[in-house]
Amino acid sequence: MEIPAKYDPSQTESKWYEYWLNNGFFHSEPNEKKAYTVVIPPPNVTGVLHMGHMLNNTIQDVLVRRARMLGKNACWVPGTDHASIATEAKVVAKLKEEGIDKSNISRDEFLKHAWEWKEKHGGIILEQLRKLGASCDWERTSFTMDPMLSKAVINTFVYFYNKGLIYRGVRMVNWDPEGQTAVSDEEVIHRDTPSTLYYIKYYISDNGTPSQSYIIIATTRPETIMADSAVCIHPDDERYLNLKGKKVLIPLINKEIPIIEDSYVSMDFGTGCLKITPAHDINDYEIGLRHNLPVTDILDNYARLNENAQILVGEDRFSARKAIENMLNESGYLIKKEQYNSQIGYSERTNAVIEPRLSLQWFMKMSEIAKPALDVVMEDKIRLIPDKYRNTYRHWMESVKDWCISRQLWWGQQIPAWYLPDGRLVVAADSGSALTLAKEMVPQITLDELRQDPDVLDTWFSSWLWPISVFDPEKPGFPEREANRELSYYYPTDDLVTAPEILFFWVARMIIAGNEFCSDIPFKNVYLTGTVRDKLGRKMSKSLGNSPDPVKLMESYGADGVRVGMLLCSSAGNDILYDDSQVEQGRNFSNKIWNAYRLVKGWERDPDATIPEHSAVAVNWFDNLLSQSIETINDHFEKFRLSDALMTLYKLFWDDFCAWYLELIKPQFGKRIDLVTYNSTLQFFDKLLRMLHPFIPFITEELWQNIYEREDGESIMISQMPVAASWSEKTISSFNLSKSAIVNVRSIRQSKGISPKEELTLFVKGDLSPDMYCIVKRMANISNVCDISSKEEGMSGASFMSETTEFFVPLAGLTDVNEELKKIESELKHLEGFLKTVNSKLSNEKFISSAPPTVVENELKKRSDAGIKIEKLNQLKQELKK
RNA sequence: GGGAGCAUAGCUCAGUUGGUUUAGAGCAUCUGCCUUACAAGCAGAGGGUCGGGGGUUCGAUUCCCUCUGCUCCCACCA
Repeated sequence: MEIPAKYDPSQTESKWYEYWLNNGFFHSEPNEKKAYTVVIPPPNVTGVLHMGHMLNNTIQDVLVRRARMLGKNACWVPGTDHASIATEAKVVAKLKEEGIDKSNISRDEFLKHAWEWKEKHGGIILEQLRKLGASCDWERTSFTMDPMLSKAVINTFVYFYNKGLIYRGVRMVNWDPEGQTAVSDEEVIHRDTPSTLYYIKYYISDNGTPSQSYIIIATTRPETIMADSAVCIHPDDERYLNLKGKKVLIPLINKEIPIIEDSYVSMDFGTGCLKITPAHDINDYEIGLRHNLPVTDILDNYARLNENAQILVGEDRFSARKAIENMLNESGYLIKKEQYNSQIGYSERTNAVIEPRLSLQWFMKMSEIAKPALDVVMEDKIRLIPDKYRNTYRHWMESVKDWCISRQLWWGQQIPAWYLPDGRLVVAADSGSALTLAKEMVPQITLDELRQDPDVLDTWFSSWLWPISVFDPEKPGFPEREANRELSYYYPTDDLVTAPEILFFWVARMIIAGNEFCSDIPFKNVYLTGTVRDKLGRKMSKSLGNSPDPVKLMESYGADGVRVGMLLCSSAGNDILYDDSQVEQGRNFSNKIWNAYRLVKGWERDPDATIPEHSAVAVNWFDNLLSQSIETINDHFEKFRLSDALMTLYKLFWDDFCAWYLELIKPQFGKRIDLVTYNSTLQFFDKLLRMLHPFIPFITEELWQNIYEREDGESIMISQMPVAASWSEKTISSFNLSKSAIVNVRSIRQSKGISPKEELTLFVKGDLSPDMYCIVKRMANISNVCDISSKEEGMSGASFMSETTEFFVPLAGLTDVNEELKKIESELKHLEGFLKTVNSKLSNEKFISSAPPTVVENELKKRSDAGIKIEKLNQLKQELKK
């Protein structure tokens, strides 16, 4: 069989993905096996794959594939999120391009467009995940606005409303003028933004006309002065004592407003004199409440000045700010301007500057319901990985505020509240039940007279049900109802892999929902991935153009290569600084595996040959090492140290298997291999492939299918993960000593310019087990390993020590005695320093008495070892000096 | 403004309740090799007073304090 020297992933990846799909390996049904469940953090339905998804889903796939191979019934549920704001914004933009204005079409028409858009663009991301190798159960693909899932959302709303946890009220909310909707506190991102502090004169009112005297206020928002309800000073501010009880006039519109006192004002900021604009600032709103101030809202939905402003009506808030500045300046009200950096809130979705705005919204009471969700994390029933997020989680859960759940959008689940003509409302799962409820209030009312609340629910109000509703959409809203078969089998899910940014948005709320409806946690472990950044540590973003296209990346390096590249440098919770060299390393690893396979499969077998001694030793060593490594890897997985698990495998395969094992058993040129060695090697290879499979699914399948004859329908992905047998520490350490001897001999060759082809003799004194001689001979091209006692006096050559074993390589005429002495001297110096620190410990009585016995023992061993070495080195030195 | 975290080799990071041969890995670097699996490779080597300072301890990369420098989260002093 001709196998090309370079592995070409494009030849194998799609082939095997098809094969897996066709055989239904990804699909899970409840059965007698233990379930292992993961629900995907549903990406935005209109999203495209970015590097963050790659990392996140690679991790999930590794966990899922491994669980499957460990004999569990693994189920990874994929799906997408309707992402109301983001999707609606995209649809609005698309309609605009077609010349359609959202405000000119009906809700139904708009939704039709939105669904069309979803059908066309939704799920691209899921297609891309297939390229990555994601072993999702595609038959279970869900969407947060699937009819059943939407029903679950509605039922949940009704349930919490009836429980008294959902209420409607006028509150100050974060208004996104671009998205035309309220957003939750969590969706507001505060950024340090350079702005200007304007100092403006407010004249003291003399019965409605300006007097000579004035005060100066400082504001960053001069365009809102028309909405001022008061000017506020600190009650203790001595500068303004004479102003108490007076009134001032708003510049330009000459509206009279009172001067009030409130200790909220800081005397040392600005002028100590604050304008109060209850409609457009949350603090001002609260002060307004305390002082019973009227609220004047001068902005419309688009954050343009409205009639209440009296001037500049229709102007956008930012252009109005400019205009007002000019007007104030021209009429002498503007005293000065100052550059000032302030924290401005931006909408996470649209990046518009958030406008604090008073409006009527739906809210969910959180504090009570959050308590149990805090407890399960504090009690470690749910593990956060890494656990540094426990603190953050607690902090948030303890200071949780009510959740604004209504959005002034059309794309999403419409709030199931119906208004009677008299303004009263009923909440019910559908219009029929709503009518029934309404009739209890107004018996002769008809459905036509009821008007449903036009708002939709926050997207997170649907995704918090995700781990429940993908299995049993009937359950949310009905905690008393028994879970269906699927839910009781798959729930609680096992691991959730997600980003720390949505710990509260999503994770915390899923815990709340899980507790409420299933009286159980929704998952056991939450693995929080870091952010993928570029080499310079910058977040990857479209505007910076620093994000590679994941699909192209997979095309050039193979999905396997990309997966390895991403995982090698990503410990949980740590950001990963992405660089092409990482996926290159991943690709190289695939190639290494490929070539190891070429080597092994190219050997001709000799059925009559017996196993050579060195092969027998190698097989035994590698067998032990394999078991040891399995244990190490299991341990890494237990701690969710995926990159360590992968690195262990990487070294096991590359260094131990290829560089040592295969080099050892490789038949000499023109020779054939014996069957025992050959078969052992294939078995090792098979095991290694299985261990590697969760990380690099494609190439491992390709080779696994070839290594032995396989039936159709067999696959590495449903094979068993190798388990550790008992292994001997001694076998491994004894081999390590011979390795060390070999490396030393090679190093001597390199430094002395001796060809690897030239045979050398090696003298040994110490612990090198005789059965390792054949290893050393073969790997270091040694003709004879002799006991050092047979060494001739005064023989010239190079010596070295490994652990406490002394080695000597005779090199006639090739050694410089002084150089050798120098080497020994420096080694001695090092050892003596070492011995000194060990001795200082051992001579310290407090150490002996207070350190644990094992530590003391170890120090004693260190001392004796160092002593042996020093003695041997001194002997060598003496000999050389002769 | 409040809180949390990080600082170890050129880079990315391990270092598991303070002791494991006076700090490890991968990558990168350097040297020698086209050795019949692989130059996307092989063999070998160098490289760190564990951010600075102080303290606790028999012993500190590990615990405490402080300084410096980053990062993140929370928080609308206009």
